[in-house]
Amino acid sequence: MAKNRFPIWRLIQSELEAEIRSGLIGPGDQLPSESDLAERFAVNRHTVRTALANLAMLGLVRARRGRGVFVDDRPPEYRIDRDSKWSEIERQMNAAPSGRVLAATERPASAVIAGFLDLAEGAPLLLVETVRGAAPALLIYSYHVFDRGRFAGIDEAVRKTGSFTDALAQFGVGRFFRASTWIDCRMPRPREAEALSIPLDAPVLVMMYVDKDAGGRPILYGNAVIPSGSLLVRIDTL
Amino acid sequence: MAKNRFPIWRLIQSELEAEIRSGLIGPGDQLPSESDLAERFAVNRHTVRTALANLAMLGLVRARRGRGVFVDDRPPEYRIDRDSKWSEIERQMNAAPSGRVLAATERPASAVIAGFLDLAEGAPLLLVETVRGAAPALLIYSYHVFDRGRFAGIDEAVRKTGSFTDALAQFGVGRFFRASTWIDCRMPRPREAEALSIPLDAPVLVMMYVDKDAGGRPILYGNAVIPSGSLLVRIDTL
DNA sequence: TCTGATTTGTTCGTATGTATG
DNA sequence: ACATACATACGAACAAATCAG
Repeated sequence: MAKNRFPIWRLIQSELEAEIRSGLIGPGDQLPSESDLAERFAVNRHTVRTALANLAMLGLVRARRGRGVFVDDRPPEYRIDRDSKWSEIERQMNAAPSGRVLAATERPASAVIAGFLDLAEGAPLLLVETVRGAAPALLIYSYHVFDRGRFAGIDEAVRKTGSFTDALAQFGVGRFFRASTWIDCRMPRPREAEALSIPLDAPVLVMMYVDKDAGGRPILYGNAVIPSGSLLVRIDTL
Repeated sequence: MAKNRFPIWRLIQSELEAEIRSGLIGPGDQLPSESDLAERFAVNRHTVRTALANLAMLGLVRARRGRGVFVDDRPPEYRIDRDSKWSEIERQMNAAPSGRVLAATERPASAVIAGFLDLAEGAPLLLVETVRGAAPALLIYSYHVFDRGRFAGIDEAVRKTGSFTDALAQFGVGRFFRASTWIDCRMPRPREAEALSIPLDAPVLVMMYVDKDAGGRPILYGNAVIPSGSLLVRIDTL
């Protein structure tokens, strides 16, 4: 007998969540009634209700008594292009730079990261961990990796300004651009979950990227950890 | 008292997984010894071993008796550009078209999808669910949404050819291109987990995209559900 | 305005399995 | 072995809001 580690309401939640996040059921659309869903999934209405309550907590739907359950608006989009920066999001949302430095540590460069930053394997790196928020429900946990030889002390500049763009300007980097981006997802680390106010069993989207200056010289390797569903990463390929 | 739903080895696993996936510890690098890790996390060596065993099962590390634990190669990259297609991956991996149609259903278009496909809200859609694999450990679960008026019966063509590119050719669509892509992540639906051979608590990356023909006319709206860590989505912004 | 049907919200009760001590 | 607590799931009933006629 296979033990049923996963409650039924969780499976129902996955089903509905997938349909909503895919857009098959769009903002403003009405979900089938609780009774209909209970019949469709062959469960009690209570079981459907716990699933719906969770979706409401995630901000995906809103229930209105006497009317039904309706799909909420989609999350804001984060467009990936040469000018992708978190500070752009903050500007777009009319939020001030909010970078809070949680830690700044040193470590040697792995071959992968050395390749990204045009450094020798084992070269000393500066790893800066921050939490930033553009809105109450729009937080990211970031790792920024710098060549310590060139950017020693940049963590202090970020502490003061709350912005990497501003901090980099103090190091003579006037403009820089997104060169490459990799996207993956995983479960959060304990401190990420705590800082982002999400449970340990909610997945996170991870955006890894290399920023370069106008001359093509690598500036930083960054990782942005984003709670699932709070931001929709978008790429236009014209 | 906060209830401790998550075992310690799971937290340790998240920590190590994050470092590996980010590239901070790269392919070929050696992890700290089990004893070192046990000390660092202040747990017994057995606890560390369960975490490491799981990482090995995920294909992230490989333990060698008497030598240590080493990071495995990174997953293959899936580059997003105008020519992004699953058939390109298959060609790259020397795999034959392997599309297996699991279901083909009809449903009315939501406002979001109607916008993607230049249709009226409520227009009839054809939703084709498939599983495709380019390698044993490289499966995707796909949803393809078509204008039923234009592409009625395309599910049969996919059943025969195993490829959407080939099936579309039968409908007079010679060439088409990726126009926009959105990326998100979530927990899998039960049938997705089963078809992809992943547990229900492993997150999936979801790639949503609109393909258009050379004239800019929308062809399809697709969703690719990818097991976390099996593929690295990459975007170059030159 | 009234009526009835539909839908969500709330509160009982019952039963079962699992983890804890 | 036993008691307790908790999460899960089902069933019934009713209250409150909404809408169509």
